[in-house]
Amino acid sequence: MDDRNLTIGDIAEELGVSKTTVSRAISGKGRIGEQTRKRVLAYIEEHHYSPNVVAKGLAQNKTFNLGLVLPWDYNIVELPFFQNCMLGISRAASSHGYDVLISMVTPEDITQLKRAVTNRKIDGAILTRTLTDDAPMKYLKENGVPFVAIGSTDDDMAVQIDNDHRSACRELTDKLLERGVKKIALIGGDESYIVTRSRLSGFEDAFTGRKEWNGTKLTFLNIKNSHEVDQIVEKLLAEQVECIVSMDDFLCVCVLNALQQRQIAVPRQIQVASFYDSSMLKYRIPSISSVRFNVEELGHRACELLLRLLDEEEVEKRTLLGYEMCIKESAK
Amino acid sequence: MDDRNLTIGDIAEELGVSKTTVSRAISGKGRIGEQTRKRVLAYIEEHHYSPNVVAKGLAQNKTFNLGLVLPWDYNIVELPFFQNCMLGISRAASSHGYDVLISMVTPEDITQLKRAVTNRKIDGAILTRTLTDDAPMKYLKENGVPFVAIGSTDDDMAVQIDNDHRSACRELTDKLLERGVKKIALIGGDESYIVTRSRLSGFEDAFTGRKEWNGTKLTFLNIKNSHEVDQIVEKLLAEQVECIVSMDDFLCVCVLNALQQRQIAVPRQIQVASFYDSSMLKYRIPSISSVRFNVEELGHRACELLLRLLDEEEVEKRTLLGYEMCIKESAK
DNA sequence: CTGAAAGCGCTTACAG
DNA sequence: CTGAAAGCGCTTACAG
Repeated sequence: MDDRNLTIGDIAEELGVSKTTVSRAISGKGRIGEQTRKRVLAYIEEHHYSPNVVAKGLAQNKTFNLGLVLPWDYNIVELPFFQNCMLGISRAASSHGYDVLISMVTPEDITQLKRAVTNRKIDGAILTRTLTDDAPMKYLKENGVPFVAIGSTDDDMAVQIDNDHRSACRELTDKLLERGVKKIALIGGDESYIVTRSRLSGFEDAFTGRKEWNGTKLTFLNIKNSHEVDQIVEKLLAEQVECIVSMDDFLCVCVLNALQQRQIAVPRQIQVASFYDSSMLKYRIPSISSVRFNVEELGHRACELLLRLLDEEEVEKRTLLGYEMCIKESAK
Repeated sequence: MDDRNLTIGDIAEELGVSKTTVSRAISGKGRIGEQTRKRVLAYIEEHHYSPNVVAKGLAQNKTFNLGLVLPWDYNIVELPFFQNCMLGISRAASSHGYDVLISMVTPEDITQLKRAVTNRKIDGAILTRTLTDDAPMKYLKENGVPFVAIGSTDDDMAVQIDNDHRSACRELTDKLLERGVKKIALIGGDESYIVTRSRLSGFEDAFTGRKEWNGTKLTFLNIKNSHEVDQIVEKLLAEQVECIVSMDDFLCVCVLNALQQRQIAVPRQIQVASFYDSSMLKYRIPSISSVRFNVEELGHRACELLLRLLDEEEVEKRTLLGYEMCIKESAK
């Protein structure tokens, strides 16, 4: 209960050994007699001693904290992606004796991250999104802070981990084309998100393999709001498009609303698919065909990469994780 | 750039003063000559010195970290509530020189929180949800860790802050009754969430004031999944209920789906309202009438309460924040 | 195998 | 107004 203030010195005194010895018993480093080690450990166990990690950190020039960089611009905070990611990271960190400190940033304002770094509160960082020309990434590099990026980046020196969005989108598109879709449209968001580009590439990959395919494909990027989606849907209906693929759930919901307002039935009159599967779509009827990623796993793996980096291990620069195709009612 | 390793000792030596003096110039505590203070501050400014907060913390027996306790049981992690809350907390903490460390817990497993406490990584904590018989709360109390609870609790000694769910729900229900609804149903989730109880009370408050009201009200609590909602909706339709009020967005989505499947039009054939307004409902058509809370503000205020608590200030035990009624198309 | 001592980068009585 | 010294709770060469 109040053993919380027990120190290594108290234990040393109580046991008639030196602090050095106690420290060694705990850390397991350095030579120490089997007997003494056991005695110390027994005492510690009995009195619920637990070391002051901050003091340990000061001595070792470490903090045992990992910085988690989260974006909060526009509505992005609300995406379940970040929470699931955080869960994976937090669990991995925990199991290695690390804690997670958060820094919320926008492309324009990375002061929280800067504070964490200049205050020496973190040993390394995890970025949960990558932009082309990423401010947090740049800052971390300049200041020599080890980090791993969730998402992809052109920077070959950065350790990065991501789901294979490109393949995922190729496969999803492939599925649709196989079913004989002849007119297909893609709607996507901000092009400065690298994930947008990857998904676009995957979409296009699906066509490059099919010389015989003679349909129509339409692409709309940088879509910002539901109003824009609405106008696009209007256009697509006029063109008798058979399937609308959205790059994320927000866009997909907008598409579904636009269709619902016009009383267009899914999938009977038009098919719909999404490249991401979150709670926004989860309980929709009809259920929406999409690609699913194990985000918690992604966070977990990212964290372990960072931990290995901190241990000065050699680490693969690029990791690609899989995905799961979820073909449901809205398009099959 | 690499001024990051500058210490108070370096500065003292460079300026020919003692470390004590430098420390005083920085902290502003203790008597110090105006001249020397300026000299030190100028040097610091020029060389971008920033103190090692960990060392400072060790000396002062503080960490300048706040623990943020987040639940991750069932699908709760995905609720945007927690992210918005986190944003508010993080910004408030930041502006006071504190950082936020996360602990993810379930009612059964609070090891992450325990670690943060026994490792002395945090000065205090913020709970982002309250349960009846709350394990994290109990733990924090037993260990003398200052905390504030977002949400309400019976424990009168705990500092708590919450939106006024009860009034909000009374007002929403009132609005509906005023419009002449004669058959109204309430659907709610887990009763061990205190917020569920508050909302229920508010719902019932709306009736206690109306002796003349002679309609029917139905209540369903502890609803766990969409299947259960579906069955209830079936029942409610048979009873010709005029309005279904859901205690949260997840339930509301379930209700909407159940209605959509049966081709029942909202609001023409039945009205629908929700007690919470998140991204799950945001882009729905028809737009859903609900109560809206400023969650970022809630987090912000919670954090400032905790900070005042850490400064040993007297703090109001209970703070109730307002809400906003959003009457839209689904019920008016 | 064990310990005295210096050190991590700060703060803070205490003395002058 | 300023500084020498002890202290926060640990680690780690160095010496024995």
